[in-house]
Formats: sequence, structure tokens, C-alpha cells
Amino acid sequence: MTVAEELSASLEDYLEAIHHIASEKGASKAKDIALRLKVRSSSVTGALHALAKRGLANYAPYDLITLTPEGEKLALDVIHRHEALRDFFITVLSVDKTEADDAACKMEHSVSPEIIERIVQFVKFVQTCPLGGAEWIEGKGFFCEHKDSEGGCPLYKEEKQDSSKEQ
Amino acid sequence: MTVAEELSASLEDYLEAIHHIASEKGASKAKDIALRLKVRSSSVTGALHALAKRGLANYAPYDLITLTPEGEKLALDVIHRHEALRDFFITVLSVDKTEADDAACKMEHSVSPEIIERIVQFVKFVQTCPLGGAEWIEGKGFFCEHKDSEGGCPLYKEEKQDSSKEQ
DNA sequence: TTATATTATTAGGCGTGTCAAATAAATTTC
DNA sequence: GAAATTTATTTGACACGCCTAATAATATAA
Repeated sequence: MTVAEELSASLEDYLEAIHHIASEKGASKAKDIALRLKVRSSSVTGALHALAKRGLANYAPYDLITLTPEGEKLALDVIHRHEALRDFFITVLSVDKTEADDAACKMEHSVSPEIIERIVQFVKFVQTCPLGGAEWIEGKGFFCEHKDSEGGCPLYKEEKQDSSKEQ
Repeated sequence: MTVAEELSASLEDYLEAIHHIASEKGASKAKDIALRLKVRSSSVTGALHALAKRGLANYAPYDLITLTPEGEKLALDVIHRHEALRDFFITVLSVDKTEADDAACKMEHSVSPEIIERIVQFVKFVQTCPLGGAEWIEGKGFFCEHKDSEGGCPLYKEEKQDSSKEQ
């Protein structure tokens, strides 16, 4: 089995669109995809061939379009990146929703898994410890600087409880 | 005067490379650019034609390559985005330098001016108020939540002093 | 200064991703 | 169920940006 080729930004957009349309109306038609991505339907046909060739979409001419499990997995990954970025822009940077969504849409294709993971952790930290003072602890995540003192980091406490539960 | 066409990620990379090579050795040669961008020199020639056509690079066959003032301005903008992202990854997300630089390199082309500005402000905040508690104040920037209490946000105090100086 | 090595350019090809126009299939309406 | 409409596909074109191979210019060494 060879390593799957990196998807282009364009194909990632198609996966994302197909997933979203499917979750709104069950399955996708080329026209909905075209409308959503602001692209002509001949471009959609082309993209669907490419996705089908990679085993990411179920495509038969004139038929409804769905994602394969593999395609679905990749779509969810793109969406995860999108949402992580958007949440970060809104929660931490106080960017307004529309702008945050647009920015996430553009950046979701170039952000690495490592950065996304850090961002997810950081947003989680900010939402739990609004007083801040984030400190990254390798292998654990962000905690506030006073994790050991009374009234310290709630995240850190959760962590402690969790591990004692696991005992 | 028409609105300048958006530069592609690829051309932005060339601008950035030309600027960096020039600041290290005075001017750029096609070979240095090719090495830096891991591209063949025929690709460099093509890119130089495109940049020259847009008035961003001074290009004459077999001659040294420099940027026009316009090209220099755009190069500095790309570099600003790169550095803002890298600093954020390092300072806030505790990502290691190499990874931070790689990630910045990939994302610098898709990040909007608004997001960059917020990130710059946020990093500045984190560096000044390491205890955190960032709060965005429209038209001002990030300050900590205790800006009015004793021992509160140094950034906010600076701001106050600054405006009294201006009086 | 002539031969050699290096560097740059041109020419042509390939993959991606878009479009418009022509055609074909499916759906809706009468 | 036939006609009209909508939707989808094919075909061919074009821009980008990379590549290889062949050629041309420049720089280096003898």
C-alpha cells in the first residue's frame, strides 16, 4: 500500500462541500456543490472524477454523490482544521464570526496537524482558565502558571482527578 | 490605475527569497533562488518574467536580480506575515523553532491582514503580561482583565501614559 | 586566449484547475 | 407520454507552475 497523495486545497474544498451538503440534505448533487464553491458544474464533474479515482467519493454519472469512508474521514479532518482555526480566531483573537469563518476557510489547507493540535489545546485552556497565564507542559497541554496553588488551574486539577480515577 | 492582482503563493515565495538573498549578499542570482526554493532554474527564469511583468523585480537576462520598490514592499509584507506567525507559534503555542518556521512558511500565503494584526497584538500582549487574561478592546488591542486595579496590565498603563504625553 | 565548467535561457511537455459552449440525460410540466 | 426545462457531462481552451533537455551566455583556468 502506497502512502496516499496529499490532497490539493481544491479537492479538500470539494470534500468539505460534499460532506456539508450531505449532512443538510442526505446526499449531494453537482449543482449544490457548484453553488457552494462558486464554480461551474463542469469543474465539479472534473473534481468528482479526481476524487473517485482516489477512492474518496462514490461517483457515477447523473447519480447522487456521496463520500466513501475514506473520503468522509478526510472531510472530517478538513472540517476539524476549519473549526479549530475559527474557534481560535473567535475565542482568543476576538475576531467576528464572519471574518473568522472566512479566514479559517483560507487557512485550513495549509495548517499542519501539530499547529492545529496546539491551537485546540490553547483554546480549551483559554475557555477553562480565562485568567490566562498559559504554560505548555510537554505531553500534557496548556495549564496556568499556578497549577499547584490553591485556586489554581482547573484543567490541571481535572487532569489529576482523571488519572486518579484511572487507578 | 487598476488594483494590483493578487500574487500567487509561488510568486510570494520568490519575492521573499530574492529579498533574503539580497540582504545576505547584496543581490540575487537565479541559482541562489533555485537552491533556496528547491526549484529548477528554468522555473526561476519563468517566475522572474512574471515578477518583472508586474513591475516587482528588475530583471534582464544574465543580470543580477533585484526588487523594485513595489516588489520590496510586497516582500516585506510577506516576511511580516511569516514572522508574526512564527513568533506566535513559538511564544504562545510553545512550538519549537524549526517547526514554527516551517508552519509559518506554509501559512503565510493564506493569512489575512486582519488576522495577522490580531496575532501581532496578541503576542505583544502575552510577552508583556505573561500572566495572561487577555481581553480585546476594540480600537486599542489586548489588555489584561485587571487593567484598572493596582499591579494591573502594563500595556494598559503604557497606553495611558502615552496619551497623557501626547497632551 | 582558448578550452572548460558553470550558470541562465528557451522550448516543449505535463498535471491541475478553471472556464465556455455544445451535447446528453433526467426531471418537470402540460 | 411528449415538450420544455433543468441539470450534468464532454470537449476544447487557457493560465499557472513545475519539469527535462537542448542551447546560449558568462565566468574560470590553463
